[in-house]
Amino acid sequence: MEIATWNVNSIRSRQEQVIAWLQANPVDVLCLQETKVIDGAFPAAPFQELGYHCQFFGQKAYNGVAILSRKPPENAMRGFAPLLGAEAEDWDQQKRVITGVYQGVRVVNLYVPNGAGVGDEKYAYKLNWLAQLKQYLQELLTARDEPICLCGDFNIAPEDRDIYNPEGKEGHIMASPPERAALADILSLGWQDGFRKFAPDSGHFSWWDYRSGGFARNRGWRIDHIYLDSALYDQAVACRIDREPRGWEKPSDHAPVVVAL
DNA sequence: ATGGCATCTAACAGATGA
Repeated sequence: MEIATWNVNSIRSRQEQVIAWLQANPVDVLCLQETKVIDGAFPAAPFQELGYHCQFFGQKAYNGVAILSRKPPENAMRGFAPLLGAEAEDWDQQKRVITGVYQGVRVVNLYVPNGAGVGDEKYAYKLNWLAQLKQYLQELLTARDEPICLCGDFNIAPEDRDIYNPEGKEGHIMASPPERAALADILSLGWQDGFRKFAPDSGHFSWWDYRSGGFARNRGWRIDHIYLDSALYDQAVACRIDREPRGWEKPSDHAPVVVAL
């Protein structure tokens, strides 16, 4: 079974590229972030023609997540509220969480807030959102029937080896110690980095800035992740970042990450 | 250091992203 994650930076702008990528990489599950479209306008038909089921949780202009899958999901949920209750509904105004059980695996697709800059109002929102996520995952673990895979755009480089030039990044968004601590705290509930099972060295990135030739100069960050619980981690046979679509015309600024179980 | 690039919108300038 293959599970992939890809921040597409607008599904309507990237629809043809996602189709082309799926034709070459017929993964079982593809988690998408930054779909940037309301549910009524999600372009589901071309993916259905390819044989993929679609579930999505979107909004106008910003954020938005979706899961494409060869088999239909069981127990799909959108947002935090299904597990955290009505008091979490404010957190669901931004569409950043969607999950379902696919071929026996609970896949949680996440678009973690960017955070703007350290100290910004949005930075506080990011840290508080991660605290909500921890509560949500604790609820999920309590009710768990299946192994759990967390994947998505985390907007956090967990370690210095995940940044092209890590020196002096303590105060940088995506690398600050509080962000890294919040992520580590969540992972301590029982998840490990699928990519790092196979590639311990630096120089592997999933996002490159559009500006200043970030991709051509390989000035990247590894901020898109697939986290596996211990059972899935043991089952993982490969995990790769596919840089190819980042080199296409009009690309997303993120590359897909794929794990094989 | 700054800005650079891309996408979106009751758009054509401003917000957001990371």
